Amino acid sequence: MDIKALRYFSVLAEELHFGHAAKRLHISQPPLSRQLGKLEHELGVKLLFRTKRQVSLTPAGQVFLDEVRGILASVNEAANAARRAGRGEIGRLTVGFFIGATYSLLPKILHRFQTQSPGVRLILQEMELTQVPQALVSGEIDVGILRPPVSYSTIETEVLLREPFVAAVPENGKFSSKKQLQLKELAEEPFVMFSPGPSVLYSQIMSACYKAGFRPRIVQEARHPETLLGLVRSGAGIALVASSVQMRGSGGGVLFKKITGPLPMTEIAIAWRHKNPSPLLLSFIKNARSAMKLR
Amino acid sequence: MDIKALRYFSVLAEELHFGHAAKRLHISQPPLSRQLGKLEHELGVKLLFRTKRQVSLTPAGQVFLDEVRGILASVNEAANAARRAGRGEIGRLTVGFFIGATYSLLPKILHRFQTQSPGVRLILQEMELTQVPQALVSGEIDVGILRPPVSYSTIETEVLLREPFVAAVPENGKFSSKKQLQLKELAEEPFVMFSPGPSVLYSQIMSACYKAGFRPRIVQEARHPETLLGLVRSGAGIALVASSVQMRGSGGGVLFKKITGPLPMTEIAIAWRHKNPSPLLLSFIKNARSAMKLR
DNA sequence: ATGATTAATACAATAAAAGTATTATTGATA
DNA sequence: TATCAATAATACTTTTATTGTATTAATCAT
Repeated sequence: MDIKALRYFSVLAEELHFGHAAKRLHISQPPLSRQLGKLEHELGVKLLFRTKRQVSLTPAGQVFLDEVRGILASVNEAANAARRAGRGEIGRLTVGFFIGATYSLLPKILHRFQTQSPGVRLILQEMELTQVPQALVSGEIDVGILRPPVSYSTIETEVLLREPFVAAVPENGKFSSKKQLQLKELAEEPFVMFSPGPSVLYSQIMSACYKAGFRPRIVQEARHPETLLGLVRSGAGIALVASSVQMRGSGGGVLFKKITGPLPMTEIAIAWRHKNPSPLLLSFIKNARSAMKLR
Repeated sequence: MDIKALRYFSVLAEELHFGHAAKRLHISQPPLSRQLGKLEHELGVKLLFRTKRQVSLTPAGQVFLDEVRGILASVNEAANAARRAGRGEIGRLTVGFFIGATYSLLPKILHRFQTQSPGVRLILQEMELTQVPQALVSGEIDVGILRPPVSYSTIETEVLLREPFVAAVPENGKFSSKKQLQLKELAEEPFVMFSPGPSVLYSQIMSACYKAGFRPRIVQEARHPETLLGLVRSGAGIALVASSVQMRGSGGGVLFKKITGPLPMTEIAIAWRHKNPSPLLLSFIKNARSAMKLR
């Protein structure tokens, strides 16, 4: 059975006249007769009563017509859906991200993307920073938000955000009145610090301190910035955190102080499998790029 | 776009291998490549990534595949629905009938038909006996239940039921103790009678009485048997009604007496437009015929 | 590097569809 | 009642589309 034949039948059922229907279909009348005959033969059912003088739908034809209209509509829809998917306008994309991305970057990107591509279903998965590249390689996620570097050659990354560290100090501590600090002022302070394993921040902060001429005294470690802030609030020590953490405010008890002088920036990047990027993925990357270019 | 191409794509999406898919489709590999290429060209979207080494669905292909599976299923369903409609197994049939058919004949026919053809939607319309043939001719109903004769040449009828008249007498009247009556015993009785217009029963009863040697004294007329029975109950007179009216019992107050001797039977027939009977109609007629043959 | 695998391409053969001309049937009209 | 006009079906030819066979080109594994 051929969609063309279904179209012929559909038009014929509207016109109930072979000549007129043929004209509408831009073919001559005999092929129409033959195609309908073939269709009926294939179905084993007469779809149209036809005398030489008038044509009308049989009950079977009426039933078939209802179905055929649905099918023809579906065919158009299927084609359109495929085209839209081809342009990345619909589909589903799984995004894996580490906790640090939730402070400022992710909300901006997601909001913009959902506004621009409402047909796309985004699936969000928070995970440890180190797991993001693995999840990408395994195909568990389609796009990752992480801190570089990434050691897989099949993964491409692009930095979206470059942010300085700030010092998080207790509200009533000795630094509370200062507007800004020099890094070496913190040399004698007890540090609460990201765990060395999952986050690159550990090594970035350590090397920054070395350059400032001291080796920080680490009194406690934590994996999540929220936990670090909690420790600072409780007076366990001071912490260096990425600037965007300020966004969350963390509910008071902690002050953030800008650090003067040379201090490495930390980066957040978007990452994806280099091979065969889908249009949707490309559209997401582009969106992320321009969302972050805004400031 | 061709259903054949959709089938090709669907199989190809399952196999993800042109050679294997072609084998399953009983064609060679090149036509498959070309058909897919054509389909993609038509859609303007790549449906499959294909290197020389591996084939996989693009996001657009995934979306299209979901749609195509639905379409292929619909096509099969449409074909089956048309075939079933062709055999009269599904569809809709409008039945017009006069009140007298509701006592015994219609319930039997309908019950049997609904059991046998559960896919058919029956639409029932009660109407005056005289309107049934008109409704048939106008196409308002597809099949009628009526009392012959019918004067339209385009209408065919077939008698389903032949039933005698019985006398309906008041419960406490002078005939209440009798088992049966002779028609001429009723010669002096007041009659309540069907109206001459809509029902053939009037003339049938009148001519029966003439043959029995009297002209009935009609004290009241009514169009519906229920009304006649009400009049009998109230003592207005006696009535002759079709035997099947007994089925309704009519809630007491009335006794039915068999009438001995020659008495015309009255008939109920099924009627339909002679031209182009649908399979459903034929199936309904056949059903009615055998439902009434049972007794 | 070499060979096996596999999708695409070239070209010929086959099949299907469409077009033109004609026929047969049926209402309408004179 | 005969004739005409309308119209779906059929016959036959031409055109178009599809398939098959043979071959090519690219890629992965050894």
